Amino acid sequence: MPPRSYVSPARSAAAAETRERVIEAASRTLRDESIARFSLDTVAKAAGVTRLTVYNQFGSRRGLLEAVFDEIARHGGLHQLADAMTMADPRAALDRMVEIFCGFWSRDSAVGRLHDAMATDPEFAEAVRERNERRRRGVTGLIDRIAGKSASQQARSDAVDLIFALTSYPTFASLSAGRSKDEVCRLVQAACHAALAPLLGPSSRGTGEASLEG
Amino acid sequence: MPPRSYVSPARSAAAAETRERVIEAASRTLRDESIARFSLDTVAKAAGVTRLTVYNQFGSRRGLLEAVFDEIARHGGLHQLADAMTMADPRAALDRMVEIFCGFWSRDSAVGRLHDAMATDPEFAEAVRERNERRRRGVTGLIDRIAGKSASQQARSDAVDLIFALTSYPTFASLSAGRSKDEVCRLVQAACHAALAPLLGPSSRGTGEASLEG
DNA sequence: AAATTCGATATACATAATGTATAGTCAATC
DNA sequence: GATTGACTATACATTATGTATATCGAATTT
Repeated sequence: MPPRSYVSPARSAAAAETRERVIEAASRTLRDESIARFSLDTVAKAAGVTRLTVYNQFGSRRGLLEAVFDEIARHGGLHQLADAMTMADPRAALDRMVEIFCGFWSRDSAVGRLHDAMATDPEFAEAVRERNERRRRGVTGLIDRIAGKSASQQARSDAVDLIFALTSYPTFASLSAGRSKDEVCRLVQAACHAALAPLLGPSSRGTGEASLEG
Repeated sequence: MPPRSYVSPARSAAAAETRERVIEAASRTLRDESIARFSLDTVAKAAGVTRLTVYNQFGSRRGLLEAVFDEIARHGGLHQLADAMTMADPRAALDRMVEIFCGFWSRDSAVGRLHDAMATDPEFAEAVRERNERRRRGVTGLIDRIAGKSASQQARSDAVDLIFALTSYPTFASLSAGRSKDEVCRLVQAACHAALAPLLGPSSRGTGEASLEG
């Protein structure tokens, strides 16, 4: 006879709660320790569950890291990107986008450790890269709106890739030594403005907007 | 009685040769596999020695990685930096420096894997960071020569840190998707030019040198 | 009320990696 | 010929991920 299966509200609620507890414990561990010392044993103990429970919930270390990443993304303010992209002025939208990502990179120091984890787990790295592709698409869209009709495809790609690199986590982390989040933000915004200059055509050099000054 | 110790030319020569063989095997392994699959077992077998020999020569996994990094640095063309720094025109020196580093980052793909290793080994990361400080000092020296007297300390720091980030390996790797080494080099050079603009004072905007175009 | 299902636990095991310890091998040097 | 030093052989301790099996206990179904 077929087994009778059922869904239990109380069960799923409890499971969801432990899942949250594990993610929270994992985030805390990532914040406190380096990725080298991030073990499922540590996380499980910090969450007050068994290591096997972590496997039940996330399948693997990689699954846990992805869950943490998604949790941070949910609470990191990236939802504001939708509004930013619909702004009338694409340059203002770019500034806003830089601001949103600076806020995202700085909000939870665990994101840095997650980027470290990309080095040792190629599949996790791929997962993070896919999530970053949204940023690249966003930049591409804005560049297409900013670029004049005479701008070559080459110039567009250059601008997109430069701005993508400038708004990446490694760049943010590098510039964060001795700077507040807002200072980094202004610096990156200025660098992005400079990266737009070639899109405007040779005639519009030196209009001020292309300068690095905020 | 004290043990009579001696130095043996033949012995040290043979040891130096096996050391080279291990480093070579480690470089090859780093080129072929991800850092996650970089184990002393693999390297030892590839070099035709025992794992214990690796420990005898390098003390630890970290010691081996540092030896590989130094070996790559020796053959990576960084010695050209000395000449570049003494060029009369500091802007030309900066261009040359970007060129030298693009060559360095692209010469041996093992450098990418070594940067990955920074994530899991904090002490190795510190060692690599110290070696990168030479680049930062070089940039600082050039900026001081380029900056006008009116340039604020803030503006100098901004330019130094931006150029340091632009010439870093992560930026190079990010821009390398779909670009040749030379194309990346020209793009980074242009971005560095743009980063210099604020140093020249507000009056010299739009002189062309500050544009992103090569 | 009894049977069952599901999340979590307990325990054990396989595998791989770093690192340490000890004894042994063999050619180079004294 | 005795000894030294680089390398080997073997073994062991530790830590981590991941898998397998049996069990407990509470929520749900019949």
